[in-house]
Amino acid sequence: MEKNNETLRTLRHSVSHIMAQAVQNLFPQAKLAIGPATDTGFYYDFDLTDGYAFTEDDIAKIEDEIKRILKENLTFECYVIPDVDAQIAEFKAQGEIYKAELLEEHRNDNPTLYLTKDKDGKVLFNDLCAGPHVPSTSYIKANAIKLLKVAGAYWCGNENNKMLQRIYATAFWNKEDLQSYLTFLEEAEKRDHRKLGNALDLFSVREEVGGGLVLWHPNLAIVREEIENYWRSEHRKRGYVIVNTPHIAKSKLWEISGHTGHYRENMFFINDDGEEYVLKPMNCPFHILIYQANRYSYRQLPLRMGELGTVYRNEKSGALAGLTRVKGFTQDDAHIFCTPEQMVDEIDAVIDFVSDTLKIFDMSFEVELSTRPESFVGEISNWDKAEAGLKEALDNRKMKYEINEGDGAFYGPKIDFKIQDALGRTWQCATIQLDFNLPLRFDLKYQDKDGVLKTPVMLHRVIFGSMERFHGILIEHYAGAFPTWLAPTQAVVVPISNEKHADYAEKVYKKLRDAGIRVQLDDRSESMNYKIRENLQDKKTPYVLVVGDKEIEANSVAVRARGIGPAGVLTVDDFTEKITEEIKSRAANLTIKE
RNA sequence: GCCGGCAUAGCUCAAAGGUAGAGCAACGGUUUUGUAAACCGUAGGUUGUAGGUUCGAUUCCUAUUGCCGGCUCCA
Repeated sequence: MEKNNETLRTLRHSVSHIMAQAVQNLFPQAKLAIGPATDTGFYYDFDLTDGYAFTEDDIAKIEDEIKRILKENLTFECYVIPDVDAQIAEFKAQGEIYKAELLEEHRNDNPTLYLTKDKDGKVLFNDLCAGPHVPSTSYIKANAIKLLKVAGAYWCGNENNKMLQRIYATAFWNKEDLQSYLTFLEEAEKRDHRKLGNALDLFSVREEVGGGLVLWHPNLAIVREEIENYWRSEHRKRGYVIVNTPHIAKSKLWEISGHTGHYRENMFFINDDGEEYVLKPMNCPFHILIYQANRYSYRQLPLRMGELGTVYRNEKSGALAGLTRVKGFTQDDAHIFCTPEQMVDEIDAVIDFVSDTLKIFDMSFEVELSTRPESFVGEISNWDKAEAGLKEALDNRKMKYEINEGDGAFYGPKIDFKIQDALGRTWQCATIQLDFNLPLRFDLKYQDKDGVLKTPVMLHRVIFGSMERFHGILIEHYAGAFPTWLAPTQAVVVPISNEKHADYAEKVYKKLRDAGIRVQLDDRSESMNYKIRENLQDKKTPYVLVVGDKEIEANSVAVRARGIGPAGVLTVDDFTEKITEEIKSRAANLTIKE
């Protein structure tokens, strides 16, 4: 067997068997559930039956036991189950109820066991498993295995089932690969937006306010302002109208929209003297009401209506995390009302919008198309047309995408765009959803060519998804070192001597400030070296401008660029012009260098 | 919501059944610097909250809140 990336999953799967064997050696009561390989390692789920949970000590002991087992040089052998009923009975007799359940499910798939044997042919461990496996433990390097963490996980991923103990681990062909993976994890941790959010004074979440309710500090508010400016101008260019709507509405509205039925547990309710209000979990009903305020002819469609709308969703407490999963967030929401004929072009235009936008941030994304779920509303013929429309739009531009059968919303199919964060986790940000439900519920109409009143097609779409989540991803994407157009402070003027150069420094500072650059004057009584280091390294400011005698002489600044070093001596006008161009073009990298 | 872990100064972390210490930041002073951390000093904490055990709890126990890693859910 060749040791390459394709067979790495096989190795990991084999190590998961060894880990299960080690666990059962140390914890004979442990029942086996499943233990697959993943993209970055593997895990195994155990039921410890007595409610016991693995401790850190246990993990260390299991790791030692794995090493001990590996020294025995065992072989993996496939064994076709001759009599499924007998094997199920045996699993049950052993108390392996999960294996019995799995075998029952796979009874017609020619199920196999994999046996782990010692050199005398004695079976030390067996597991219901389709394989494949490495031939023997000689392929497994003890120093290339690492048990990473313990977590609870429901049997079959269903929250009504028993919670099992999952051990996450990873394995590589050699210890160097393991080491570089662990280094990657450490690096990723440094990029964590929650750490950087604190270190760079970007945002906070306070207990007194509540979990998932974000306080945007001035630094991140500047980033957001720039992003919102981009968002607004881009929407105007692309023919959207922008609206504003309230944060609360009477329950009645949410009954019409169907939210009180389908979305109730995520909603916040407010009572005022017998009148019940809801804190809006979505913006759609308001936009629909704005549509309803006018009669539309086919000539006036499509109507593209956008809003930076703040919504509140009562998430399960354990679901909250930093900026990426919150209770109150602002969606860059828009709803497009169009005729069925216009649908594909509108979808196409939104895909354009998403790609153009993510390109600016140098972000890569994956596309998923989700189709009709089991329970759905509307006509099947409409669903088919809509799915075909989404596919057509994606195929027309030769975009790669995966299809998630049956994963659409109950009201329509959708295209999701997923961005990766620093740890390689993917986050749904942009999404385009077709909706057959709300136009009917609100009885929306437009008058067509033939004079007949017809129901428009409605598209929900977001580009960033939520401002909170997008900023979380943005922080990690740039590791806190924002490009100049987004940087809270774009340049800092540092006089070499406050006594001799303060006046000139202030002159430079004012000139840049008046040119619209976010500049600061660092005239603290600190050494020049300290200021350079702090501003570039700690605060991650793009440019430090050092000024002394020579610069006064030449009316210039000595530029030092973040992560680059000395970036030449420019006249103040020259620097202003260059940085202004860099900001205006929303350059992804620093452009002023030597 | 579920399983597990954690909670000490503004931040990052130590220590410990006899009420806690460092670095950075802050403040005061000295220094006025030519390209990624000058020096000296001062101040700063009911150890998340509420109970319990104990002569004594910040440490042990219980509850609670928040956060972290997952599961479920999701923009």
